[in-house]
Amino acid sequence: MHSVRRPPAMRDVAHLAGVSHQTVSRVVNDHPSVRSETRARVLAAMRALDYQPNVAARTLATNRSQTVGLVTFDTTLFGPSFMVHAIERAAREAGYFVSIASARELNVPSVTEAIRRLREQAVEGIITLAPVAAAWTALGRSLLDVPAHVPIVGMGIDVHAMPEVPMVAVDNAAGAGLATRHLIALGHRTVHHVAGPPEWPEARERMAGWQAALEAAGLPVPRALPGDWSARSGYAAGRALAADPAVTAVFCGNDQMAIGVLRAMHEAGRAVPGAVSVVGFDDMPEAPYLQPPLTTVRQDFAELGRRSMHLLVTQIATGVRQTGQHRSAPDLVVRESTSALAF
Amino acid sequence: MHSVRRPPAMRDVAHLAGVSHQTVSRVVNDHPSVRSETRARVLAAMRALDYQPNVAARTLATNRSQTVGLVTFDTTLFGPSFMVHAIERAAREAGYFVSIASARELNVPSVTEAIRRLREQAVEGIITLAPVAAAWTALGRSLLDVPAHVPIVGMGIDVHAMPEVPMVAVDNAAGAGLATRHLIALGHRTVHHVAGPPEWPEARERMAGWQAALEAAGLPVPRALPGDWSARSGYAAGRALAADPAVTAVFCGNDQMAIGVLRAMHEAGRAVPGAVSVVGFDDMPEAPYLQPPLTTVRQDFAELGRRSMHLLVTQIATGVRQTGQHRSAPDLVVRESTSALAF
DNA sequence: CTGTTAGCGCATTCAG
DNA sequence: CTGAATGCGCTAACAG
Repeated sequence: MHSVRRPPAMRDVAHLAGVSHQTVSRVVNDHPSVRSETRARVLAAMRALDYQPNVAARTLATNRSQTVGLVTFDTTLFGPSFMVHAIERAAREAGYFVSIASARELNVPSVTEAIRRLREQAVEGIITLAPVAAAWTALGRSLLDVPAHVPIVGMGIDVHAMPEVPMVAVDNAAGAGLATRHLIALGHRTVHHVAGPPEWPEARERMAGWQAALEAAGLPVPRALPGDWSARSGYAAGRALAADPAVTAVFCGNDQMAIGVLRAMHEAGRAVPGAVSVVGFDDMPEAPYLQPPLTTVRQDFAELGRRSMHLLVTQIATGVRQTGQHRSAPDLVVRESTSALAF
Repeated sequence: MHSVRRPPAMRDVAHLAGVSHQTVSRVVNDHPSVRSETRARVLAAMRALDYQPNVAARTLATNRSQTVGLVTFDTTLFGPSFMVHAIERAAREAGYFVSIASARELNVPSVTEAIRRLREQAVEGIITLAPVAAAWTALGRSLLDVPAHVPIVGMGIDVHAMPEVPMVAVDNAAGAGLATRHLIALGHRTVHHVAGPPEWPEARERMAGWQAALEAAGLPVPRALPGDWSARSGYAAGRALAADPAVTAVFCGNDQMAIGVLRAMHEAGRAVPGAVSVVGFDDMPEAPYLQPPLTTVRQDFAELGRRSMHLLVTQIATGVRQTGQHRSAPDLVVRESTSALAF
C-alpha cells in the first residue's frame, strides 16, 4: 500500500528541483533575484507535479486573501445580474477572486449578516449592490467596527446617507431629465411617472430628475405611481394610468415596469405611441423588440462594473479611502414608443 | 504610541477568558465537552473582543475551505442569473460560501482556466452552469488531474458527454413535448422551432423533444431556425418564419427569442395568436405582460438551484461521487399567444 | 543569488 | 473536562 495522494506542496517542488522551498516561493511570486537557470528547474518541477499553490496558506502568511466580496440583493433583476458579470470580469483581470453574499432581505440585519460573512472570509474589499438606505446605515456601523478601513465601493447607494463611501452609478437624475424633456419636447403637457421602490436611491433619483424637469418647464407634477421594478407592478400602475384620459406620457423607472405599462395600455385600447407615449430606463436587450420598441434611457452596466472594481483596487493598493460620486452619463435611445402629442 | 490594532485572535479571547486557546476552539466548534460555565465565559470574551474566526487559518488546519465554486458563463441570461441567486441562498443555508469564476468564452481553455482558479482556491465542490459540451470535456480532463475526486454538479450539462458527472436540470425534452403537443392539439399541421445554440445541451434537448413530439404525431418536421437565446436572434428567425404563409405555430427555445418572434410577426402583420401561435420556454417574470401574454414552459429555477446544492453537499459529506440525472418536471403555462388553427 | 528560521491562527493529537 | 504540543503550506525577515 503506497502513500496517500496528497496535493503537492511547495516543499515537494523544492525537493524535486533540488532547491529550498523558499526559492520555489520566489519563483511563484516572480521575485527578481532568482537565477534564470534555477527558475527554469523550479518551473519544470512545478509542471511535473502539477503544483498548485495553497491560497489558505498564502492568505494566512500574508494576511491578504486576494478576494473581493460582493453584497447583492436581487441578482435576478436585469441591472444587478449584469453588474455581477461585469464585476467578476474586472476582478479577474485585476487578479482577484469574487465571493458573493446576498442579503436575504432589504433590512439592517440581513445586510449586516452578509457583510459579517464577507469579513469573516477576510475579503480585501467590498462592492455592494445592496440598495437600501437602511442597509447602508448597517454597513456604516459595520465599517466602524473594522480596525482598518475596509475598502469599499457602493453601487447605486444613497450618497447623502453615506457620504464617506465612494459610489459608482449612472446619473439617474440626468437620465430621468433626458426622458422627461424628450416627452415635453414632443408636446406633452405633463409626464406621469411609475417609480421604483422608494428604498432604492436609484428610484428616488430618477423621480427627482423627472420632477425637476417638469418644474423647470413650468409643468404640473402629477403624483408618481408606486412600483417595485417588476412588470407586474408596472401593469398595475398602467391600469390606473390608462383609466385617466388626461394621461398622454409616462416615464417608467425601469424597462420591466414599462413592459407592464405597455400591456395595460394595450388592454385598455390606448395606443402607444398614438394615444400615450412611454419611456423606460435601462435599455435591456429586449427593449428594441417590445411592442412597440421601447424608447428608453441606456446605462452602460459593464462600464459601471469596471469602474467600481477599479475604484476598489485603487483603494486596496493605496490604502486610502476614496470618496465622492462617480457618475456615468446615460443616453436616451429613442425608438417607437414615443411620439408627438396628437390633438 | 500603542500597539497596532490587529484583529483579535483566538489566543486573545483565551487570555481574556482565562483559558487556553484550545478551549476557545472547542467553544467555537460546539464541541460538547466544555463546562457550560467555561463556555459562557469564553462566549463573553468573544463578544467583548468582537472576535471573528480566521477562515484562512481554519482552512489551512482542516483542509476544508467551506466554499463551493460556481463556474458560470453568461449570468446576464435570465435562467443563469436566477440560478446564481438560488445557489447562493442554498449554499448559505448549508454553511458554505460561494465563489464565482466565469468562463470568458465557451471553449476549453476558458473553462479550464475557470476551474483552475476555483481549485486553486481549494473549493470543496463545484457547480457549473457552463453549458458547452467542449467545456465539459475540459472539465472532465481537469477532474482526472485531481487526486481526490472533486465533488461536482453540472447544471444543464450534456449527460452523454459526461456520464460520470451528476446533473441537475429541468426535463427539457418533456417541456418541449408539452409545448409541441399543445400546439398540435390546437390543430396545427406542424410546429416550427427557433432553437438555442447547438453548443448548449438545453438547446439540443428542447429540439429533440420538439422533434419527437412531431414525429409521434406523424407530422412533418421542418428545419429548425438557429438562434442564440437573444431577442435579436428570435427577431431574425421570426422574419424568416413570417415570410412563409404556411407557418402557423412556432415553439421557441426560450422566452427571449419568443419576444423577437412576437415582434417580427407583428411587423409582418401576422396576428398572434390569430394567424400564428407562439410558445416560449422559461416563463420569465415578464412573460404574462408581453403582447400577447406568452404561453410558455415554466421551469422552477429556485428548485433547481436548491437541488444541485443539495447534491453537492451530499457528495462533500459522504465523499462518494454521485451520478445520474436529476430532472425536474416542467409545466406548460397557457396564456394568450396560442390558439386553435383557424382555416 | 540562495538557504535558514520564524511565525500567520487554528484544529488535532495526546496527556492529564 | 481542560491544557500542551505539533503541524497545516506559505511568506518574511535575516543570514550567508
